[in-house]
Amino acid sequence: MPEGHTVHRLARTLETLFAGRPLAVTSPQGRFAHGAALLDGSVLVRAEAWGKQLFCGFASSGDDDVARWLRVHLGLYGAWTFAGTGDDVVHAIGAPRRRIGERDSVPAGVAADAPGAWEPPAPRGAVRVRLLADSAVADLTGPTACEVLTGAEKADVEARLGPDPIRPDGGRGDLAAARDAFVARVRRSRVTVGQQLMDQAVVAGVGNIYRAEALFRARLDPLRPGRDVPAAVLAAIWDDLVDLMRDGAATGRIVTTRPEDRGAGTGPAPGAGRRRTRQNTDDDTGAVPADEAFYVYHRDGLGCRVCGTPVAVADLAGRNLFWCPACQS
DNA sequence: TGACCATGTAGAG
DNA sequence: TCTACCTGGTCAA
Repeated sequence: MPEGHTVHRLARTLETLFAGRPLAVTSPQGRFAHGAALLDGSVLVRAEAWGKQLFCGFASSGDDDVARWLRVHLGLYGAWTFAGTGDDVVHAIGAPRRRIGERDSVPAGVAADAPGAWEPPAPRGAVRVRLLADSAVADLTGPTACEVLTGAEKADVEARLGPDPIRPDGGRGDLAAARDAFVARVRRSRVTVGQQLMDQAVVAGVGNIYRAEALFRARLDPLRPGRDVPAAVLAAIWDDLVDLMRDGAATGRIVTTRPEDRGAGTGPAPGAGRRRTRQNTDDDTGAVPADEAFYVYHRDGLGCRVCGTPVAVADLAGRNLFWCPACQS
């Protein structure tokens, strides 16, 4: 269940593991058999992300020009899991998944991932796509979208996306232009700013967590019409998203709370943990405990970390919206 | 065992 | 605004 930071991380991981060599591409589940056949044996040239869209560029063997793009959108449930030799291949990215081949118990005398004897583990679950190289394998399950595109078709997809705070140029040439585009787009409409932040044509890569947290950090009422939000407030939200989401892409975790707002007094109250946010964490660095990472997301009924008012939740366009009615009014 | 849930999107009406 | 769809983890019965 990824937001944009997860997809950027995925692109990096896929490049690290697979770029520059021919891959065996299969569809163990069968639902992507045709697309897999188109890509099988070609070379992954690069992988990139724009918002929540992942693009993997493939070239014919011995060629550097991308001939076909694999477009993947994980949706709510999609995930990649990885296995192989080497230090890079220890995690799953996306919805919570056990690693490929992970077992409840390892047979005695069998060393996991023993160098020199690596065999790809059997696909686990409904694997739409498997990418296999000499020493690494990646399995994709549950994507909302998985298709092979031409360069022109990829451009069409990108043309419908708003600026992406994680891309170095924001997807608009430079970050200042990207910020301007975001501000102008939000102020063009009377649709609530809470809804617009989830619109991938307004800003690409923001999901329910970054929406709730960015609005709280700006102390902005999610139900305020976009056209009524001052440009300076929107510009500050963009800048904040750049910081938060790039940090998320670097660490694999979303942490939005400032140190002074964590810990005793405002922290987990009754009911905390009844609904854990199953954030993908690679291997946890132990930096910020999961129940202190957010201001409002999944904290409905708990006291606001800043003012103590119970955090509210409501349905907005079919998604749960979390906010502090006192701080954000 | 089965209902419910989730960081999402697309298409119909 | 609604429904369908993709999957698997969690929890109640």
